[in-house]
Amino acid sequence: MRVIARIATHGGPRSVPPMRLVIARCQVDYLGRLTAHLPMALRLLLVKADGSVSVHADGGAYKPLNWMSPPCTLAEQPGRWTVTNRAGEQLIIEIAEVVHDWRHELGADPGLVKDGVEAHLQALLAEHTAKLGPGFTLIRREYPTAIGPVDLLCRDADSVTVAVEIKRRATIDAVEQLTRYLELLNRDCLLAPVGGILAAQSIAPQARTLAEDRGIRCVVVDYDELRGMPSNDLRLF
Amino acid sequence: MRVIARIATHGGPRSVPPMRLVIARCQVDYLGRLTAHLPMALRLLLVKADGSVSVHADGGAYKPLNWMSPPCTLAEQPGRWTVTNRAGEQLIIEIAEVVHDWRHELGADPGLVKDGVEAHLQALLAEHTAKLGPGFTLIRREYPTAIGPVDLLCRDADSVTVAVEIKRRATIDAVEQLTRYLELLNRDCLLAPVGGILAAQSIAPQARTLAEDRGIRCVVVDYDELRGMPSNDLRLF
DNA sequence: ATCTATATTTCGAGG
DNA sequence: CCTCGAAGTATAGAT
Repeated sequence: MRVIARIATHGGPRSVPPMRLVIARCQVDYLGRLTAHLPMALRLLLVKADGSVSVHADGGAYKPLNWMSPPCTLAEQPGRWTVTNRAGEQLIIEIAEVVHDWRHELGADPGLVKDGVEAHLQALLAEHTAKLGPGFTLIRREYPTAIGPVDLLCRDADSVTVAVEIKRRATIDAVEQLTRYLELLNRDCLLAPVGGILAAQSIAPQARTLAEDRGIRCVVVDYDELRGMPSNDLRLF
Repeated sequence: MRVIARIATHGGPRSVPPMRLVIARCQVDYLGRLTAHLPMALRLLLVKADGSVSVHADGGAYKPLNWMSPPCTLAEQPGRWTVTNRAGEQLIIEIAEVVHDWRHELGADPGLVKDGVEAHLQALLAEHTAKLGPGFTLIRREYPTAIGPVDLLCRDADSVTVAVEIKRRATIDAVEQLTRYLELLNRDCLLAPVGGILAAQSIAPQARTLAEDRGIRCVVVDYDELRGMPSNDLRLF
């Protein structure tokens, strides 16, 4: 299985304070891109080795109520934490009562390995252009244009150029994106006429309607099936 | 100051397990919209009262390495947690060693009060339409159309109707959004011709290019300046 | 339930 | 550093 992304949170030796978990009664104010206020209540304060501070309630899934992302500095006074970043944004935590305060050294994390993101879908489709239509061949991946790269540029059985936009889930935005590419590519006399294909694991109904209205063909791709196919890259000799 | 949003994480009496914090050596696999794998390492496992489970390293800001959002169920076996949601996605946590395992009752959170989000910018611009151009007057906010509400509908000095799309930061998507509105509004013989303005605290270069190419005027708005101006709504008597 | 639009989006890659 | 596009985006509101 192909490794698409590896996220190393940090590596190598370091000498920063380890993860800190505080249960405290606190009120919090964020003064930055917006202002946000949290009335006094019991919450979890999570200070990570990267310097980030997050304020969690016992709900709201993984998202904290309030936070400051690194790089930032934590100034700790009695009853008051002030977290500041380079942009001058502040997270001010007034602490009325500390119930617990632990620190734990976790060490560097080996990182996350993902499989099945859009880039992987693109790689697989580039190897199996026949899934887009019989006789399709690849001109190139990430075909550069003035307004950004086209995911795949292909040639169909009649040697007509076809731009392919790939999404895991296609919405109306993907149709607009492909439309912009097509408009630009069709101004190029050496390429025009250029057809369009929207290829995705799932396509929103309204996206399909808009696409077909604009003469863009929609192709639903089965990721697991693609992954199971032998690669064109295999050299037999 | 206007209260724009209040987020209550949960309220009223409840009888669910309280927040649980586990420091453990674990490996994690997510099998869902994609697959993701975390090799064995020491991490923080956070189980909230809402049922969510998140796996944190000592970095990566507030985002967990892996997680499952509620609603989901946690099946706990010796050395193995299996978290499953309704869609059948799974988060499988193999636990080699538990360093700590605490539970803490936090109680309901009074919730977050925000000020300064896009809705506030819209309210301020509605009160100060002159910032969009001399002689501009407001027809209405959230002008309804078949494909959604237009942020502001105005009349310029020449009594021409102008649709205004407001963003904190405008990208190409905002231009497309406004373009769809304009296309629709210009089919209405009672309104046409309708002009367009993209108003934002910042405008991405490509968004500006595309907007101006389509005859949409771009206006950069200073939120703090607007906030400091006296309101038209003030009644003096 | 589906779709639209917002978000302190966050995050990573590329120029 | 900015710019841009993807994300298990998540989340709330409207239809």
